[in-house]
Amino acid sequence: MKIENYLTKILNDALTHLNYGEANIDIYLERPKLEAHGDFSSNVAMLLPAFAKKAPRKIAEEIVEALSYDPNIIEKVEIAGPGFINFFLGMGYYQSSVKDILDAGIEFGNSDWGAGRKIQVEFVSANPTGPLNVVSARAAAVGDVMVNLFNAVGFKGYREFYVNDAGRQIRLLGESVSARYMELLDKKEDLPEEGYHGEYVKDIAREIIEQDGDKYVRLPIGDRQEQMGQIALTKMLESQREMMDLYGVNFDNWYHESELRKQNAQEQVLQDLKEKGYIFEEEGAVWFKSTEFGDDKDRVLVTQDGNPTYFLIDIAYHKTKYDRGFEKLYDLWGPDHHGYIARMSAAIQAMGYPGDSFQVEIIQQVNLLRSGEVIKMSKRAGKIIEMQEVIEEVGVDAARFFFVNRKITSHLDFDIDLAKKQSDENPVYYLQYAHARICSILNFAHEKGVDPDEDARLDLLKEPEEKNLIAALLQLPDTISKAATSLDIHILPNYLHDVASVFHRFYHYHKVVSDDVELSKARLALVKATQIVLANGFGILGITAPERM
RNA sequence: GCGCCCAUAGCUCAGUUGGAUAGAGCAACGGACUUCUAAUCCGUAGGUCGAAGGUUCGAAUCCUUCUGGGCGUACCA
Repeated sequence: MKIENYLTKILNDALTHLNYGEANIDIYLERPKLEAHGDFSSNVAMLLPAFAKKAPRKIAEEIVEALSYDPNIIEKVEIAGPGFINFFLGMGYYQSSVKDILDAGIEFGNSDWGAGRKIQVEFVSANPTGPLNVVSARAAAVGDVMVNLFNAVGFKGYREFYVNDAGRQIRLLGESVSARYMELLDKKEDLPEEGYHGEYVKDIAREIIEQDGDKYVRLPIGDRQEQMGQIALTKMLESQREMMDLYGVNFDNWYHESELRKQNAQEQVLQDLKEKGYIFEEEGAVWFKSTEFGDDKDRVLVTQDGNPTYFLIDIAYHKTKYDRGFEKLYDLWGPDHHGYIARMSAAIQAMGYPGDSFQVEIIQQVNLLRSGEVIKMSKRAGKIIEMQEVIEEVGVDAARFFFVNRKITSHLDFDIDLAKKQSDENPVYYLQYAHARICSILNFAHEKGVDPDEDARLDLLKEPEEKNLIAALLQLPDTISKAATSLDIHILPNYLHDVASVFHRFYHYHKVVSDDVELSKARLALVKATQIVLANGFGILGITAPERM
């Protein structure tokens, strides 16, 4: 039985025994910040004065008097402050937990709460019209970790990248590349006003010349632009895939907008919404009554000149997600899209899907810092720091760690100098060092002929640093479930930092491998359990667990 | 104007249904290697939780107003 359940049960029994059961108090157990306040604390006595017509401390005394428990599990119970009941767990509980962790192994921390339900996270989905930027890097790390977390709590999580490979922007890309292509061949062709001006456009044009020479010059301009658009698209997509691969994010699916258009998927959506009465025409355009579902204003689905809007295609896209059997959809969008949430959510509901089956998380912006200064970026001037530059400079582990180590709703200051520092100023190494240290200990012990084994005398673990370490390890399952359900993914790296910290302290005060073989084995078991927790956590974060540093 | 995000130590940030003396890391200062990795550990210092009200036994946390910063408010994608 989980220790929290045990404590809740004995408290409930005591309340019943004292005839306080009818007050219907929800038992809430808290982990006190101070060690002097025990391992768990309950405030039940402070919730009862109105019902019992007694002072909270008096009630606490009654409850403690009425408690009946196993002294191996609970060492002592104290009343403190205004009426807190503090539980101090016995060492026996902690000792046996080490074996539980070793037995669970790579499964430790996981649960089957999600019951195998299919959920999807769509993220990055950057336009294939330019290199990935830093916000994409943040979104990629966050989305990847989210899916890992969902899988850890028993869902079947899918990663999807939506590829906007159709429509106006691809046309503009083709026109831009074509113009640069001609320019490089000393011919004249205007770069469209709203086209793409970045250096990478020239690079693509150059590559095309290297591959195919000047054969496109002879084509009519329209054909050339069209073909250049497709070539550029293929190249951009390829580089995005390589980038994600390098970054360790493996999408289960890259869904192409062009597929939707080929199938005329938007027609079905229009038909469906029309039948449900959410469509009207005005000034030659087709509108969706999104205001009926809380949007600020109604939205256009088909423009005056008869083209489907991006929004309409996007609705059709989201419909396919439900058609493909996903029960819950998460979209990770950039901060510039939050105005878009209300209309998409309205569309989901209009199509008859539950409003809470669709959830958008806004991944807030990233400020890149170098030498303590925010790097100003301007799309127009083509001064964008690309994801690739950052990854190459600071490395995958550091980048991913920095991106998930913060609340996703908060703006993120990414200090490039700090992230690439291979020193104690860099928090990534603090965690990884703990793991490397563990590997080193296990190797050392192995050379001495001592290995952790099944029959380690765990009852020899009695030191406070050992207790604190075990207590920290035991919080992995809760941390994972909490991170998964609240989407506060940053609590996982925070937690792992705690584990590393408690481990380093334990290491400092106690020799693991000593002449006392029995004690060495017990401590090796504890070290091994720590390794499991760190490695499982690193796995979810997608950072490596180095064996030496 | 309206909407969203943010404001906690010098810096970057935690702070779990409202709980006990608001915590880490870095930076600063002082210590600890004859040892399984000193990329570590220990200690000191550092705070009007942006401001003002309110709710109550109790507020960084909930409510209102205000200030300051970021972003958004397309028949673009």
